[in-house]
Amino acid sequence: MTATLEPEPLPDESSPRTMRIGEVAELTGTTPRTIRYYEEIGLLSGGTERELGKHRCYSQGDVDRIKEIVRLKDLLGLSLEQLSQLLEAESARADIRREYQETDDPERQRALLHQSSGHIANQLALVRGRIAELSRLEAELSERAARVAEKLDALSDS
Amino acid sequence: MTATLEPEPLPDESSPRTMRIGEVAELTGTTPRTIRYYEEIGLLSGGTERELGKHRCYSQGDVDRIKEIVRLKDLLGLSLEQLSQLLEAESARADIRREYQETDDPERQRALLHQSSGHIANQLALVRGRIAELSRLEAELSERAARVAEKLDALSDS
DNA sequence: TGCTAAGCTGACGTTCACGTAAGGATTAGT
DNA sequence: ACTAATCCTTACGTGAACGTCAGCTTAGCA
Repeated sequence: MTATLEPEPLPDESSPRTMRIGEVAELTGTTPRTIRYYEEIGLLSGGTERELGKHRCYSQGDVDRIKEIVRLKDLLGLSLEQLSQLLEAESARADIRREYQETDDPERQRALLHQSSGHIANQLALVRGRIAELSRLEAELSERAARVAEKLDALSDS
Repeated sequence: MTATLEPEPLPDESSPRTMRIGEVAELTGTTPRTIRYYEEIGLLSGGTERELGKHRCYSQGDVDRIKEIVRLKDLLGLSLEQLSQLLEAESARADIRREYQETDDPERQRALLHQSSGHIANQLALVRGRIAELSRLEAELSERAARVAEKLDALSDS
């Protein structure tokens, strides 16, 4: 049962960069300003080289990446700078995938995969930590709820 | 197995309001300014009536409440206004507990407990929702990690 | 009673994450 | 080629959540 290479639909590399900023904004639940701002602070690649003044154009992969940024931001409550740190991963990922596709050197491929794995591990650690904290909070709240319910019972019995 | 009334150490009502703002700030990992600000926007009761210009003084219960505010803020990423809404609960809780202690009317007690229960339920719903979202995120990240690991295996086998 | 540390009340400053408006350029459709 | 819609850059505005500074008062102690 050896893993077949690339059975996946190649999510984004293949999709053409044909969307403009307004469309992307709608698809991601943001605004053009927000997308430009993310680019401004280095969270987004900037649509790869583009002559100053011309329109930005995006691919489906870009949309996915923005969605994930928003998600992480909302769920983890990170600042955009912290996200930038964490997603040194994501912004590198596009490049990594591209280089991965293009190189034939297995040693290099291994290195790239290893790097990717590390990035994902970072995110996982953060998410799991957060889940753990929230679980503790939930337990505490549950106990409080139980306490109150108990008292209510006591009142009903009397 | 009827529940005894008030077996708990009566967390705060009994503790004297003897701490000043600096100490409270350290204990809660905040600053005096932050605490004053929270009071300003109505998140904190304001140390109950206090002659203008005199020092604020706090109890251990206040410290606990502030700690919880910070915790909810950080963990859920809520704005202070949202927290204010959610903690209409907490700020009311002190009053509720006091009134609960003082009244002998079982009907009133039942009402107060019921109210308290509702507040806690709100918080629980929020926390659980957040945990669910984060769990989905974790699952997705895990799968990604697995994919990458799989590819690494494939490379090693070759 | 006098000293000093800490606190008090304004009031203005700051950072983040965008919103908004101005004035001009680009692009898709006819 | 023309037009309307969208986009571009630049720049200033905004709300939240405090930081910071000034000038003065209070509280605890010798």
